[in-house]
Amino acid sequence: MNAAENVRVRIAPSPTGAMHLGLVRTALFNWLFVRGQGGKFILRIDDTDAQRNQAEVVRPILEGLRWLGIDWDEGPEVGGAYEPYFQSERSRWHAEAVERLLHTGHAYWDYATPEEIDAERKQAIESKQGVFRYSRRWMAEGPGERHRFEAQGRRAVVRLKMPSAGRLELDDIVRGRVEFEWLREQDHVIQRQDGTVLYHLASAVDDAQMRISHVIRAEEHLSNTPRQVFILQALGYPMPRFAHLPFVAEPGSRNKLSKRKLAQYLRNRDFAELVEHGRRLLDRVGVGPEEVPNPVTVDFYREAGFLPEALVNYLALLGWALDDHSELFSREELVAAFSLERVNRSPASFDPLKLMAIEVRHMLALPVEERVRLTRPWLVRAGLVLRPVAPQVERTLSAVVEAAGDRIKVTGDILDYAGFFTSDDALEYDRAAFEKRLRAPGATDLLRRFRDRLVSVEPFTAPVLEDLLARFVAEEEVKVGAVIHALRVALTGKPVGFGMFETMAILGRESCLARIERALVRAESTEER
RNA sequence: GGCCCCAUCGUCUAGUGGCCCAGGACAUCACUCUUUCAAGGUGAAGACACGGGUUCGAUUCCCGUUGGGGCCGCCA
Repeated sequence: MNAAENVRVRIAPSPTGAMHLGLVRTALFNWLFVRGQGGKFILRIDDTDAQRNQAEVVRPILEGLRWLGIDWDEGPEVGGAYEPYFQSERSRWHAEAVERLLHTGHAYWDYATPEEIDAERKQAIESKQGVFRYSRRWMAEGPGERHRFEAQGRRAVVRLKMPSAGRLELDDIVRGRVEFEWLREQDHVIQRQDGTVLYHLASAVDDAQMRISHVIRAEEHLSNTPRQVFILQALGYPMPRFAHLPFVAEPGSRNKLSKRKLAQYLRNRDFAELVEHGRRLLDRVGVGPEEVPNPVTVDFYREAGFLPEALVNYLALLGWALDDHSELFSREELVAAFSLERVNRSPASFDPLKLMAIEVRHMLALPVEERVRLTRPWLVRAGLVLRPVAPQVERTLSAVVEAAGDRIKVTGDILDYAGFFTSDDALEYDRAAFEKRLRAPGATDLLRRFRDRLVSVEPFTAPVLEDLLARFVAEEEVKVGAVIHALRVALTGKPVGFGMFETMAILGRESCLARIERALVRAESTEER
């Protein structure tokens, strides 16, 4: 076995619903690091016994990771040499660790009640020192004492017996040297009265037993590291390397991004726009506002039609940079370029605009067939296209995707061109645009005369049509704008869109004539006014 | 309150003592192109939080201040 195979990293999410973007970023950095090293990426679920129905509860996380292309070598559904990968199933090892800690004097039974502890804590915090250190007043040193306390009806928790002198010096890969005074660390509880263990104990033990070599996690855990180091040392386990990542912060601030503060983020214009964009698209395929996933979770981006490689690329740039100019990376390029040493120390806020910019670049880098494959389901879901998709419709879709270019940012944006897939007599018009362009003085007469030329022009292709219009406006002595705007509204129902001649060619002569005719009739009728 | 972390344009960042009166990207603005909306092209505006040191010389090193964040649970 070579050194690379000893590189083992993990993410250990607790299954609490959808997958938060911060978790995604942590997972990504772990994955990028280990794929570059040739080591193993482990997915462990830090669930608790209270959570039932394992498979159901981890589904959002598994789906999120899979969608992003972040694969795991060991963990749920794939197994591995260090099973089980659900923390709740590892309690016998946790109990065994607590036993050893007790036996070696690194932990003790404590019979204080929660109220007594609270009182001490409160007093300590109000005092000048400001540091809470449990008095160990109800610490039971031997069996005799335990019996005595238990006779009083007290029940014990197990606490860590933290050192009272010296310091811990940690060489964090991203933060450099960090020092802690042991004196400031508390006698944390590692086992509850009911015998179940707490997260820090379980996590440290699981990491050690799973041979985790690098603990790469969010900065919030930096302050928790001393107690885990203590547990590891006391148990005689080798020390992993630590790398504490900066937070993914809220749009426009340095606060940690949180699932619960969505309402507040919606006050950020850019973020609100991003969310609105997704909601609008989902609404058109029958997904109500209540069913739209939280945009602080990965589900939103998947549902709204973002490209996973774009999200990955963007998130990689949040807290990491290769140099002063590289921004666009494929997954493979990221793996090759990534290093923990180049991870930033300061929090990076989530910028919806930049995400969108990266998204567009990735979208444009895709071949047309691929974009067709990704956009097609939206048309089907919206009921605009029937399965199996007819060859004629397929050709239209391909042409629309091609012509729309960077206007299709997320896959759902194909719905902006729904007009190409509706029947000629079902086209909906933008009311304001219709008024402005088709009810302008002389607009219908001009459009009708141009329509007449369309009947016989051959072939019905963009260059020929462009030439036709050029000659037409010259003869009529009007500007191009006088007819083209009315034409656009008549053909697409909208004031904006891609090239007019491509639009006409894609629709074909028959549709163009029918749509113009329909628009003319409507424009000249009075009832619509 | 204690401890820990952080601090370059609005945002993401490059920068490890002189190449920087600070470079790139997104966003913004102007001009240009143009049948609309984008895109493209050209250009503009925009930052080293502050105060002390160290040094011939600090964005870069040290100290302090300020500001921001995190942790201090019988949560994970």
